[in-house]
Amino acid sequence: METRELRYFVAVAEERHFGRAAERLGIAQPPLSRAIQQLERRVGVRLLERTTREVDLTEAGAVLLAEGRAALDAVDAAERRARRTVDGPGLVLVSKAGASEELLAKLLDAYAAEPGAVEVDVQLCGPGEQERLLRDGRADVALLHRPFDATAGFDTEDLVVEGQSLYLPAGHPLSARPELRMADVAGLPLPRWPLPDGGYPDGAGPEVRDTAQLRQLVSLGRAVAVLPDSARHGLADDVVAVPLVDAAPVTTVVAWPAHSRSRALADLVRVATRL
Amino acid sequence: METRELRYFVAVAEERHFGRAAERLGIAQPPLSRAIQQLERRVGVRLLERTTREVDLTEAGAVLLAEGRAALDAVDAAERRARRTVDGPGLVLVSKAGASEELLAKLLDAYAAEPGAVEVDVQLCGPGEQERLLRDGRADVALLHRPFDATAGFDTEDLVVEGQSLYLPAGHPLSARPELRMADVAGLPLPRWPLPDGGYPDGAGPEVRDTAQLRQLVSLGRAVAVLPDSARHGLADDVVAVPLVDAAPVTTVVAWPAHSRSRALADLVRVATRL
DNA sequence: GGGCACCCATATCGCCGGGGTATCAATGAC
DNA sequence: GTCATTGATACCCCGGCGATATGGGTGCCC
Repeated sequence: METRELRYFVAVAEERHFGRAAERLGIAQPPLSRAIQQLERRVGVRLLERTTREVDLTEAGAVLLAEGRAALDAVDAAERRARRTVDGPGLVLVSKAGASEELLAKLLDAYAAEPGAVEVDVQLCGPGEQERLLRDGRADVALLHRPFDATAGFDTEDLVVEGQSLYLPAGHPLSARPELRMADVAGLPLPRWPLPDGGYPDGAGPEVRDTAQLRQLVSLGRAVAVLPDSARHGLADDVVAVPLVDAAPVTTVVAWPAHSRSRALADLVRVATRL
Repeated sequence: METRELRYFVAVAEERHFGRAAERLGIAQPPLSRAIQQLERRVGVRLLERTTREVDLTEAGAVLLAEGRAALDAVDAAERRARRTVDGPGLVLVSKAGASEELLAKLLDAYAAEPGAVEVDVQLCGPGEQERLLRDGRADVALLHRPFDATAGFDTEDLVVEGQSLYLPAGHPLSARPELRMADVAGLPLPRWPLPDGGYPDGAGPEVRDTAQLRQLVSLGRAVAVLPDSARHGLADDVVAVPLVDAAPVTTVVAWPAHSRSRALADLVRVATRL
């Protein structure tokens, strides 16, 4: 199976429409129809159920969509990482914007002092995006937060375990309490983070894309946030953090693709675990 | 990058010889040379250092070899798993030949009794091969033994933790002892298992490919073996198991590709954890 | 219910690119 | 110096990919 065929199939499977998929791929619709037919003939399985009005995935098609996305990511990762060995930074580290700031700074300082340290590029992104970057080779290593981020398929080392706090605007009624429980949070306007497809879940709170934006919304009194205790570092005094004594603990982990064998990555992970 | 290009590159990188690689690929040498040049031009990186006498990998080439193998496995897995949804068994489970026999039997029985259970194909293979089968889609789920088998990149659930015993021929001097320590094993003829490349490590013991063969070698007095306690089930009386009280505990885990979302697999794993 | 819009499939053509053979060029062995 | 080895180059051919034009089936609307 060629990656071209796989890309074509994934496009049709996602769009559920040959015309739109062809447009997205920058080709005409007839060759796309033919390519999918050839793919079905070669694999020996019907992948799409077409009527004249709609396109649906068969069971085999659903499997090929899921596995094919992972395979295309792996191919992209191979190309990106090979290219980066010559003209890019030695390592690309990705973390959520605004999260683990203090830990990240300590890690970068400690690694830079290591003999043989390579240049480390830091990417900040929205929640849930780190996984994608790690899979398709745009990043080599990530800081993730269990249990919020998916660590499936990566090697990980635990770095820090901490509790969570509720972050409120300074004048909020709850901000004077020495501690809170999850029950106190019920009904408050919790922010809604983007789903993997770019949409947002339903709910009352504001839509938010990164932690800097969230901080502003909290200080404006438009939202409250449940975040790890360490997020209080560098907080302006118009936002107050109150410990949530019964919130699930958050583990900050360093994660990397399981098959990685680079010396630089191994050094960085070793430094991280010794912080 | 097309899988064809990647396959060509991996062949040359592994053979370190354009002629042999071309032969292995079933094409002539000139188009292979040209394909590699095109790949280097497209990726924008020199992948191979050629002299007229030998071919060597550049740093970028080494990265592309490692990542490319993983990517090709992922593509193969996509095709195999899609094809299997229609004409193959619902699940393929792989375990080491002769290992976890009792647990495996219990698991298969319990899962078969589950409502909505699909057909489960059982593959037995040599140590270390399960990982490959899981990666390239020939298997969906595996029984592995930590810390011996690599679980990197898979989701796992622990099933059983057990100690290890030394397995000896019935007449062996140590066979009468009620328990042993690792120090007692030093100098005994431990079997040598195949390496991933098919060769064997150096050493005194006999070369062995599976547990049935090992059992025979032990009963013939040609080898002794350190195996999990549960291997004593179904043992003939010409082999004796003596507990090794200071051996590292072995955890039998069920492992599957992290991105798997199939209902059948989820059921099987759930049944396994409840055994 | 007839016309219409929508959407995937088929037919046909042109061209790019991958594969083959013949050959060259560089280098190390003797 | 000669020869064997090995990757690169030159050149040709054909299959396959993409484009355009068109067909055919189906739901919708007046």
